[in-house]
Amino acid sequence: MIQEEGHVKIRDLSEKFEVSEMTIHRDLKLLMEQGLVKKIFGGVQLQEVSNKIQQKQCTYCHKPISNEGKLTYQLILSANRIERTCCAHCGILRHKQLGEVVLQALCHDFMTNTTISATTAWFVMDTSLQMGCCEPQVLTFGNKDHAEKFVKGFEGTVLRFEEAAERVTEAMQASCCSKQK
Amino acid sequence: MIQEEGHVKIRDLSEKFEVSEMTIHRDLKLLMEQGLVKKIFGGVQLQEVSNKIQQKQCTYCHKPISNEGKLTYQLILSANRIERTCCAHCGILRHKQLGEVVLQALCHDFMTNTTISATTAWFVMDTSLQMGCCEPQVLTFGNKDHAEKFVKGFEGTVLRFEEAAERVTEAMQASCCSKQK
DNA sequence: TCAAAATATAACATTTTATAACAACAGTAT
DNA sequence: ATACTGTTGTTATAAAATGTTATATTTTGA
Repeated sequence: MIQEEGHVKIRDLSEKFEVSEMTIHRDLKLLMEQGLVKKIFGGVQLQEVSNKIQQKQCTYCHKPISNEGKLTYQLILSANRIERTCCAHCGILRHKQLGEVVLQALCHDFMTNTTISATTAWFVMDTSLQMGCCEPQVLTFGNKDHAEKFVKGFEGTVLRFEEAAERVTEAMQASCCSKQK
Repeated sequence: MIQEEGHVKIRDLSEKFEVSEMTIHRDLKLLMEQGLVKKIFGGVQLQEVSNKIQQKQCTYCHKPISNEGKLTYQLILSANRIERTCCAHCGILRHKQLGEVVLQALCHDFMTNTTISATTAWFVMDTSLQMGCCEPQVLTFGNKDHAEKFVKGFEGTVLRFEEAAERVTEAMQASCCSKQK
């Protein structure tokens, strides 16, 4: 409903789902904390378009994003929203978190800095070259050949989007005391 | 209303939105503080805007935009907003994303650097000349003849705006694992 | 220049919406 | 069965928005 209208009243949601307004408030709070919607007095609306306020922080880890930002990852969402993360590590996690709201994802070829689509990119993990952004590190490449040549020199594994996503998620959920969630 | 007329009376706004004039005054005060409108005795008018804030980053992929910016694409939006992308690739995607908000779109002829309208420009894709900005690359030409001569030497396909938009969107939404959404 | 009319502002009252604290309830593990 | 957990609804209270009235300011026209 919010997606379609751009703005909905708490009362409408309450009637629609046949629950109290209190419940709606509570549920919206979660969406708000995820940064998906914005509560205004009397309703909810989609989070502001970020075209003026240049995002200077990673949406996921909140680290400042450097200006050249070769490592950054951009998420193009519905309703003209754009999010930006410091690197593919945070980008992939946020991407998975948002799910279908993500219309497109952009990243940059590590060698040429060409902007490419993340879903078709090649991801390199476990390499010896440490960029020092996030752990586990994920580098992005526009073509397989480059990624493989890179790995030849700097070691690591070449992965597709889904594989990389799985690896990162797994690594982040691992617990210190080996008992998985 | 203010946008369209350039000048509106408080009373009209009050009747239009079915609230008291006091509320209109209060709400306009906020717009005024944001510098969007100017209150005059008996009404509001649009505030003149200075587009001094030159964007130095691509609105879409956030890559820094070089100063000569031969490849850049400009979107002229309502309410005197201007957005700038690094190249036609991002420009077209952002253009489609914003939809009707875009009043005009500018780009440059690849050979002469002449500023031209994007909607009437000729777009060249799949050429052998790699500028290294974004993938899939899109070059812009002011006239069909030039585009075709370019293609004769450097290969590629000459497209109109809509065709190019479709091609780029498709490429960006493609998934790595061949199962389309 | 001045008074009358029109419009704006300030202060307060009223209404609407949000939040916090608590109680009721269902499901789950012990 | 019992204690625990998490969700929901209810109530009271707080916060925000809106409307009303009285007063100030600006404009208009003689």
